[in-house]
Amino acid sequence: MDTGDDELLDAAFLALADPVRRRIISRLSRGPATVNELAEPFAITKQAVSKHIQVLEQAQLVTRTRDAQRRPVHLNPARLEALTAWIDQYRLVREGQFRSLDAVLQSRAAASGTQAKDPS
Amino acid sequence: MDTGDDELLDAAFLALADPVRRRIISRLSRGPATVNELAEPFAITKQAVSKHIQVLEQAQLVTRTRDAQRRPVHLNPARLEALTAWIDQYRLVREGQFRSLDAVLQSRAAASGTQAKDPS
DNA sequence: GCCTTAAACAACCAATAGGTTGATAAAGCA
DNA sequence: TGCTTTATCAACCTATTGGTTGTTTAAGGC
Repeated sequence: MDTGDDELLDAAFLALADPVRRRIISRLSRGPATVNELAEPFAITKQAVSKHIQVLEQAQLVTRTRDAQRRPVHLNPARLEALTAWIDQYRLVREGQFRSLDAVLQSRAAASGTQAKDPS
Repeated sequence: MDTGDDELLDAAFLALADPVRRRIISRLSRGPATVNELAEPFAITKQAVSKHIQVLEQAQLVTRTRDAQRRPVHLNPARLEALTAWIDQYRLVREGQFRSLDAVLQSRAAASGTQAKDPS
């Protein structure tokens, strides 16, 4: 019953476990940006920022498009939702003191359009 | 304006970036358990599981209590909420296509009782 | 064509994460 | 007291992260 998106959860949570990457997410929530723009506020090299973006991209939290020699990075909100969906399973179970897990998952799926899957 | 809970977010997201630790969270959502009980379904040593629990404890996602020679581990749902709060900031901003960030944070704070803080 | 800019690729390095085995501590039970 | 159970501590090994510098590719501007 376990799905193969374990690695995607791994990658997504790992991607957010770094303040630089979280600030990149924060910046991208206000619109797309290039690597140079994203690197500017940090005291690390652009190569390092580029690697951070690769990590975010691998987790599918961001996507890169091509615009001439620019390569703007865009946020992918759908993946962020997948994370809250995972967390909320357990959070809601505790809050509701054992009202059915199925009910919780189904209400979440209905609200967000996300597939209700088996937790890992 | 930046708060010092950056490390707590680091620790919490890192803690969830591992399938073993996510399964431990899943198990604990059904009630407290000892290290031995938690280790049973895994093909790794108890020492390794103990280390995983240390990681979760450092992130304040779980707490340990003392009960004779047992040391039951309990879930701490409040910390899970802090993670969804962080993610939802940016998720909601995108969905609302730039309705005020302040409004979003305040509505979240009102709904969950969480303090509306400056994102890192 | 040549130069500049944007960004990726490659090799390398130090620090840490996840795992192991072995020893130790603390609490109950005989 | 001595034995068993529960769980941690300590040392060690290997793979991976996060960072660096240096080189290369790709697209425009002149």
